[in-house]
Amino acid sequence: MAKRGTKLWLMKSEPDVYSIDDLERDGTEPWEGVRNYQARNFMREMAEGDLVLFYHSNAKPPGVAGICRVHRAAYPDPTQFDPKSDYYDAKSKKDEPRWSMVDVGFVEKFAEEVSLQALKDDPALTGMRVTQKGSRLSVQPVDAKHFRRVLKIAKAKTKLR
DNA sequence: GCCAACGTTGGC
DNA sequence: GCCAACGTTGGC
Repeated sequence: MAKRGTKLWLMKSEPDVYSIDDLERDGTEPWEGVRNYQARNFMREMAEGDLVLFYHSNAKPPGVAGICRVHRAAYPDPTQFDPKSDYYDAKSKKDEPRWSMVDVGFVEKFAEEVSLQALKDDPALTGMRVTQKGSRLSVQPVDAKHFRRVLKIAKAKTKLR
């Protein structure tokens, strides 16, 4: 799976806005519009090749839909300078951009989503950020043991089909 | 639609 | 620097 030293992440997207199917169709996608400092800082730690759990938030049910990969490390999000964009930030300076983004590439769509409930029900995933109440962070690091476990759940479900 | 759990803004 | 008001996220 992951190469030694590769960091592991989870990124949330509302499937009504951008889903794993959209990413499969597009191949790669700039992850624009993150306007939270903590999430931005995590994106700045990402390196090309890092693996990411693609999480569907505000979905019925919410859960991990598949895997993607960091295709390009952090660079300035151009939408912050575009007055017509929803993500425009008048306070951001061109010579010192406030917001960053990464490009992600499609890796895999799970045959069946691993629901948030399934994550919460698994004792091996205790402590995984996304399972904690009130966790709103849209970009977050994932422990290797948790990442492997989510993949294992996804594969087990595939076998049962 | 409700609301808990934040994060941000701005008055003081 | 404090904190009230407000806005957003996201599960339920």
